[in-house]
Parts: sequence; C-alpha cells; structure tokens
Amino acid sequence: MSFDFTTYLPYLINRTGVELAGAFSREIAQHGVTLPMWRVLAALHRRDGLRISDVAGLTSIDISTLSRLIGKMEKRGLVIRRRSPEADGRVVTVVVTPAGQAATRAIVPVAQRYEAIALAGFTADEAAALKQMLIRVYGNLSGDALDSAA
Amino acid sequence: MSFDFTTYLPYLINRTGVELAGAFSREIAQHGVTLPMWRVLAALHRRDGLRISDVAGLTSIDISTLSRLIGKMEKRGLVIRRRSPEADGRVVTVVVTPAGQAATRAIVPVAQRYEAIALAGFTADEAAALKQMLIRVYGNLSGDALDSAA
DNA sequence: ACGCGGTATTTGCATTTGCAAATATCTTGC
DNA sequence: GCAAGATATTTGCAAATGCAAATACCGCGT
Repeated sequence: MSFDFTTYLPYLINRTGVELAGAFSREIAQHGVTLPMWRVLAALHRRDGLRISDVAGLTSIDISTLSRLIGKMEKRGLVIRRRSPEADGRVVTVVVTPAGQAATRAIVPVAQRYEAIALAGFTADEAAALKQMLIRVYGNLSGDALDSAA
Repeated sequence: MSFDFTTYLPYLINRTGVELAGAFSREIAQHGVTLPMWRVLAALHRRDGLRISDVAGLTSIDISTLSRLIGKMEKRGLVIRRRSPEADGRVVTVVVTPAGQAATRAIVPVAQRYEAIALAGFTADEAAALKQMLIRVYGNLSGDALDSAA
C-alpha cells in the first residue's frame, strides 16, 4: 500500500492553512477581530452589501455559523445587517460600518505582511504560479466533479 | 488600499482546504472515521507507536484536542494508548489496532482518488511543483520567521 | 386571492475546539 | 535522596461549529 502522507496534497494544504491561520489570528486579535471576522471583512472589502449567503460562499464559512458570526460582528459595531427595503424580503445584506472599515484598514497591512512571509524566497512568477494552481485545484473541487466521483 | 482577497494566498489555501475537507469527510464517514481521525491514522501509517505530541505535530491538531480524539478512537477500537513500560513514564504512544489498519486500508484509495480529482489536468511536473511550493511555504511559516515578524 | 413548493436566514442542539490550569513524571543540582 | 524546574498528557470550561429543523418570505399556477 503505497501511501505517504508527507507528499499528499490535502495534507500539505491543511498544515499550511493551519499554520498560517494560527499565527495570523494571534496578531489580529489585538485589533479586536477574530480570523473568521477578518474573512468576512475581507470579503466585503469594497464590495459592501453582499447577502449572507454570498459571504458564506466567498469565505467558505457555513451559513449558519456565519449568521451567528454576523451577529457578533454587529454587536462589536463592525457591520450592520440590512434587509433590502424594496427587493426580496428574505435577503439580508451585510454592510461594513466605519469602525469595520477602520479595522480592515488596520489589518490589511498585517495580512500583506503575512503573505510576504509565506512567500519568502519566491519569485513573482513562482508566487503567481502557485496561486494559479490553487485556483485550478479549487476549480477541480467545486461543482459536480466531486458529486460524480462519490 | 490595494487589497484583493481573491488572489490572496491564505484565502486561496483556506478555501481549497475547506472544500477538500468537506467532500472527503462526507465520504469517509461511511467507514466510521472522521476527518481528524483519518489524519491520525495517516500519520501513524507504517509509523506506529508515535507519541501523542508527535502526532499533534504531524497532523496540526491541537494537543488537547488530540488527547480527546485519541480517546474516541480508542473507544471505536481504532488505536490503543500505550505507556512505554521501560522508557519515560510521561509519554503515551499510540498504536493502530488491526481494525484501525483495516480502516486505513479502506480509506487510502479514497484519499488517492481525491488527490487525483484535485489535481485533474495537472501534469506530473506541475503537481510536483505545487507540492514543493507548499512545502516551501510551510517552511517559511514554521519556526521563528513568524515570531520575529510579530 | 390562495395554497404550494422553493429559497434565505435563523435557531436548537449536540459535538468539537483550544486555551489555560491541573496532573503525572522526569531531571538536575545540591 | 530531595526539592525545584522542565516536559507530556489530561481535564475544566467557555466559545465555536455544523447539521437539521424552524421560520420568513417569494412567486407561480390556478
């Protein structure tokens, strides 16, 4: 049975993600924002007013978890829930407050610094190639490729 | 403020990892094993008798979470906790039972199929390059690079 | 205008998580 | 040989998670 997890792609992705998340979380905690909250803020960055379900899709956060997370962010004054007055009454859109924008502005440089650390020693071409390949992998996974395989 | 999360490496890694984990989890549930449990089994594959803390390092699972997880796996008969008789009495080693080995054998092909799906359309060279780059990124993150940056 | 299937979000609930404190054991210096 | 500090694991506890059921609303067909 030839199986070596140390070169197994899901393993490599998982451990990298965990490591990245851990270190970054600790640092942004100083700004009163958790990692999932930052993900929401990043998704809404210059794209305010998305629906809850859109944010869920963008952030890969489960929609029920996100519903509660938005509640916490509202309490902290980072975002506001708004029911579209004219449009579909089922939809809730999320709007970033000035405080939320300030938090985003504070964290963006930290995020960029972490990306730079992660990509230390990479040429611009290598970094672009890595990102492009991750996008391709994601594309392979989303959609029906998986369902048909199951 | 130039920040586009759609090309932001941690974002790309996170969403890929979440997608991969979700689909795979659902499938291995049929074998009575959760994704964290599979990670433990994979770490111990042909490497039985690792300490709890070694498994934690390999799997990126928090050590306290892992302690409880090993307990559940013991109840399910997948592994056995063993205190080294002669060596350091603080250390607990984890040994895979025949049932655990059977579960591993059943899941390895599934895992390999998922990797193949994820890497669909990749040449062998591309896949190797991706893995190598992820290993480099992980190397950039572990250790002191992060501490000195914080 | 009314009911019915469909979609968006929230809520109930049991499980999982991770930090910090507790426990158990080892090791070193005296 | 023993106290003091280090290391490995477990446990307490509060918070986060995700599935499934509940709720709220839409829009079509009649």
